[in-house]
Formats: sequence, C-alpha cells, structure tokens
Amino acid sequence: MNQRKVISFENIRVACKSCTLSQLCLPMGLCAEDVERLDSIVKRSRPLHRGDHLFRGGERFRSLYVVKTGSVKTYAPSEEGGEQVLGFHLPGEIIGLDAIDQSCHACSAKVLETSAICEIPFQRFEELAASIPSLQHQMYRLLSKEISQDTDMLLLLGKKNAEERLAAFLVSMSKRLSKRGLSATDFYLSMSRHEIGNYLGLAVETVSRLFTRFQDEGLLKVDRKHVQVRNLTALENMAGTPPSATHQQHSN
Amino acid sequence: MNQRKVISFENIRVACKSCTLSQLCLPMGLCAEDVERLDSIVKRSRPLHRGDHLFRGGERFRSLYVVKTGSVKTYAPSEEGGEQVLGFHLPGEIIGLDAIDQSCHACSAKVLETSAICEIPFQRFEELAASIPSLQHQMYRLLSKEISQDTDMLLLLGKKNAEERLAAFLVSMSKRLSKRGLSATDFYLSMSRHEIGNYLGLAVETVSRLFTRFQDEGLLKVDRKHVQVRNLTALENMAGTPPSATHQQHSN
DNA sequence: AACTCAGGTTGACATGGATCAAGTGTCAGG
DNA sequence: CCTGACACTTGATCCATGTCAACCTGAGTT
Repeated sequence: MNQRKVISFENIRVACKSCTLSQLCLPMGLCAEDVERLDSIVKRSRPLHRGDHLFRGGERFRSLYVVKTGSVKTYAPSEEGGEQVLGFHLPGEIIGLDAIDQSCHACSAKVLETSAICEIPFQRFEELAASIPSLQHQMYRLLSKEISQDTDMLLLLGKKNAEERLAAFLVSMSKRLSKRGLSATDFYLSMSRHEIGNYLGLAVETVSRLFTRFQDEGLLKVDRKHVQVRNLTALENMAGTPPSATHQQHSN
Repeated sequence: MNQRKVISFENIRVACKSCTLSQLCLPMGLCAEDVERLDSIVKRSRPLHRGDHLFRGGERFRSLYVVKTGSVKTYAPSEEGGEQVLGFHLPGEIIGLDAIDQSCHACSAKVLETSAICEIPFQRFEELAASIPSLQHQMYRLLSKEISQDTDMLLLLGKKNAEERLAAFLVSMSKRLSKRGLSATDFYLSMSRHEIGNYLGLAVETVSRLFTRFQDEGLLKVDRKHVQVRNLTALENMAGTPPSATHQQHSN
C-alpha cells in the first residue's frame, strides 16, 4: 500500500510502535498487534507551523489530534475578539475530546510552534476500541484524566491568587516536560505572556510582574521565554499542591 | 406548592426502562433489550439524606453514581478546612467520571437533600459497554459533555465578573431543571449561598448582594432558597451566553 | 413565648490585581 | 544602520470584590 518514506521526515512520522510517547498516549497497555491496528488508522500530516489551526470552533468534529512534537493551544473564541485560553498541549496529549458529545468543535486549536500532529479519525477509532478492551479502557482513562485536569484548573481559578496561579503553571510545565524526557528546571515556554495570563485569568502585566518578582526572590532565572527554575520546591509549596498531597501524580 | 414532588418518590426504585430520565442518562439510544442488560448491573440503594456522602476524596473508585432524585454536590477538600465546590448534580447526571483515571476519588460527593442514587459498578459497566456499541458511544458522549461543561466553567471563572457568574449559574439551573420537566422560572435551590459563592469563586456576601440587586432590578423574586425568574432573557444576556451563540444547546 | 443558632443580609472599609500609560528591548525588513 | 512593530516591563492609579463586623430572620428547642 503506502510507500515507505525513508527520508528526513521519518523521525517525525514514526509509527506508534516506535514512538517515544507510546506510554503517555493511546497505545499504553496495548499488545504489539493491537498497536499495529491502531497505527493503521492514524493519519500523519506534514508538520504544521506557528499559527496554523488544527480546527476552529464551529467545525464538524471528525478526528482527535495528538501532539507528537511541538505544542498547541486550545482556546474558546468569545463574541467580539476576546478569547479564553483553555489549555496548552504538549507531546502525547490528546486534543478534541470535548467535541465528541456535540460532534462539533466548541473551541479552536492553534499550534504555537512548528509541530507534528497525529490525527485519529474518531469513527474508525470507536470501531477499533469496541474490539480492543484495553484500548477502550485507556480511552476512558484519558477522558477521565482530562476531567481531573479541568477540575484542578477550576480549583486554581476559583481559589488561588495570582502568585499561586503562576507557580502552579510553572510547576505543571516543569512536571510535564520532565515526564517527556526534557529538563524539569530549564525550558523554553512556547506561549506568550499574554497567553499565559489569559490562561490563568490574569492580566499580562500581572504575569510580567510576577516573573520579575520570582526572579528577584531567586526562584527563577528568566530571559524572555527561557525559564530556569532555581527552587522547584518553593514553587510547589507556593502552588499549594505538594506532590504528596494527592495520592498519585497524574498530570499527563 | 411543592413541585419537587413531581420527580420525587414514585421514581425511586424504578428500573431504567421506566425511568423518566432515560433520555438524559446512560440508556439513551439503547434498544429495550440492552436497557435490560444495563439495568441488571445497576444497584439502587435506599434514599440518602442531606449530608450523606456517596464517596470521599481518597477512597478507591469502584462505581459511578447517577442522581435519580434530589441533588448532590461534589467538592475538592483542600488542606485545612477549605473546599472548592466543583459542581451541583441534578437527576440524570453522572458523578465520579474524574476518578476513572486514577482508580481513586480525588473529590468528595455529598447529597444536598434526600436523594435517590443509582450505583453503577464500573468494571461490570466497562464489560457491558464493550459488547454494546451504542452504550460505549453514549459513555464517550457523557465523558465528553463533562469536559465541555468544565470548559464552560473555566471560561466563567477566568473571564466573567460577579454579576455574570451569578446570572450564568441561574440560567444554567433554569435550563437544567426545565429539561427535567420542572419550571424554568420557579424553583428551589438546594444549596446554600455559601456553596453557591464557593462554586462561583465569590464571597457569600457578594452572592447575597447580587441576589438583592437582581431582585431590585426586577430580574428575580427571591425568598431564601425559592427563586422566581422574572426576566430570563435579561439573565441570559447578562450571563454572556446567548442561547443561539453555540450551535446546539447541550447543558445536561 | 423566649432562647438559640445557623444562614443570610447589609454596611464600612481594605486591597489585589486590573487598567491606563509610558517606556524598553528585540527582531525583521528595507 | 535605521524603522516600525510587537512583546514585554514598569510605574501610577482605580475599582470590583474580598474581608470584617454587626445585625436580622426563621426554624427548632426549651
């Protein structure tokens, strides 16, 4: 069937079985044979570039998307220009789960930097899941995890002040990046201050001031998008979610 | 006077097939035979009373729960007394979806008034769903809907001011109640002002002042927990979610 | 009836963060 | 090297809402 491409994009278009994300993503817990079956329905497009949309609010829902490399933000465009950033998505994270119910995307998804994305046609996925119990189970887990994460965010927006919010954001990024094999203390943020503020329910100015203050307090070293965490524990305490308070870690 | 009785006691231990909620709940879209199979795994306990817990944060996850009559609140107990109310659940709504991922409840669920609850052992449910595609699909939809609702809530907490929040809350209650055959404009709130404030990220005093103001402005008639909506359209506009802005209505 | 007590309302005041208004890099294109 | 655009920072001010405190009200209880 499909001619194998043995060239430069090969590392971007890796099959699920050789993808380093398989333990975060849908293939988790599947046997080799079932991974192949899943792999056969995944579509891998050319890399997308900063500003490209995976989908826009209002479009018909057909597929789920998984970030393979790069990062994506989802946001709800509100009437008259304003928007609410709903999340930033790193490799291995699934996008579009909220659209299953209405068969229609309520939010938009835009890539923040050059990114490779896997597309999973949902109807075919559903058929497959019906015949692979562990895939079905993993899908329930991923949906459930999305709900827990939203719940954490509700707590953040409902109860935390500006300082706690930014600390929680930085801790979350740190954990998620390190789970992907990157440094937990030295990373680049792919989103702007404005997007961070929007996501956290804060004004840009507040975010900027907090970055400065955290740096003055020796918690961070910041240079534009480059962040070096100097005192992760202090940030965790500030964020109000000590690692042992919950029963297990679950951020994706 | 008491219209709450409409869905009250005649309903308590009815089987799924004769439950008035079947179009909101898991049986939606199932054929009669499959409804029977689902029904056979559902456990129906005696009514619970105000303050009883369905589960508490930290407990092992075994079952999902569906409100049959009455109402339930879910909340995340935080260290040292504080809590964040995560949601209020009306008949037909499923509770516990966030615990699938960790097999452990991160939040607690407490009934707000005498309530009948259906318990659905999750493992048996999962087995059943694997053999009934339309049940699996409905489960995906319900999980997805939960995510959309959380998303709406993120928008509320991230972008809306106090007045918009309370208006959105009242509109949501109105819609959900009317979808259950109750009046959209005359109802009793089963939660306290404190719980409303907590849920909306506002101080009790702010909620109280807003109720007074809405009444002064002729939008509502309020007597303690009894609310009569006088101008639903105005509330909808204030809430910033005009009914036609989204493509379909979906609040459960 | 009087007492109690929790939930609710109302008023006075304080403040965290929004908003407004200048700057200050930094980078792309000419 | 300039120029303009844009993201970010910093400072000054304002205001929505939180906080604190007093009081009310209704439903039980004695």
